[in-house]
Amino acid sequence: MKKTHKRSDCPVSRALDILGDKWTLLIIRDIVFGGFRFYNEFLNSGEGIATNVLSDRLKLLEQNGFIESKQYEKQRTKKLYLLTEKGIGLIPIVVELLIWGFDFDTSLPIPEDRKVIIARMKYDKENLIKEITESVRKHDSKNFC
Amino acid sequence: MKKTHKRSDCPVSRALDILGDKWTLLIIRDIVFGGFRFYNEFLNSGEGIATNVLSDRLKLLEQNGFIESKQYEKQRTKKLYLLTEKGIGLIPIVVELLIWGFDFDTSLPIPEDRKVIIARMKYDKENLIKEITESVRKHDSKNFC
DNA sequence: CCGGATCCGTTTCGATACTG
DNA sequence: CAGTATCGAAACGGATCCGG
Repeated sequence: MKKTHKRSDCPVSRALDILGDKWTLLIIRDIVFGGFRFYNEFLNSGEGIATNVLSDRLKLLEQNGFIESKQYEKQRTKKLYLLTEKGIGLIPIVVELLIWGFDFDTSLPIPEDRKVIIARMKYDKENLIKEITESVRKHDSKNFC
Repeated sequence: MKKTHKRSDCPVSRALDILGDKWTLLIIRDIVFGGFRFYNEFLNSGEGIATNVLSDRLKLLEQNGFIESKQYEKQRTKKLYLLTEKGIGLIPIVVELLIWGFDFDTSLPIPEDRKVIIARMKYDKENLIKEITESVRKHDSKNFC
């Protein structure tokens, strides 16, 4: 499913072995900032991920302890995907990616309704991360993005 | 050289189109925290990157404005690879990756000589990032890692 | 319907050997 | 020293199928 490649002992290397692809961090972002919890939500996030790739990544994230999956009580055919504490630890990385993107990818205008949250990312980062983290822990995402 | 895949307009998506692989952010890390500037240094960083992959990634990083290459005056057969301002903007992301790695990859002991810098990453992050950034701008890397 | 699994043609990656 | 060339392996993406 994933390539096995000899790696240095640096934690960053090993982290990138799992996170270092085009999809994995987008899934994390969608959980954190989109409040996504279902397979279908990720699939229709607008990124155009294929079903098999999504399936792969969710499995890989679960195997590596970033997310956990549960039956959805209200609809037994559905599964909930939730961040673990390990996965919640990725929130600062995602926030930095977002900040970087809005700072350096100036080819697109920033939607009005995002400007507030982007400003907070930059000028009140620590508190924002705490808020988001608490929100994700309680599974009552406020759809920050 | 790189796959072209339809992407959403989100800056994070587009950033991950370039940064989202196992090698690119390691190269950035090596520039920032290792003070690396030459092809050979990246090649022998201990990560085991292949020559063509390194070549590809350096080219890609340059094409996308993250690094620039210059002739090395003291040895004309050598090339210097330096971060641009856009690349310097990635430093917070790399720092967060490092922090995450040391927090959540507990399978390896943290070397004594890194504990100080890791502590600073967590408790004096903003100032540390400023110091590193200035250091990288002046090309007198202090080998923070 | 929902969450995948499987197959398959195409693209990309990467290890090694080789070159200017 | 700094890369190319080659070529098999892996990953991708789309379509389709399947079990609940």
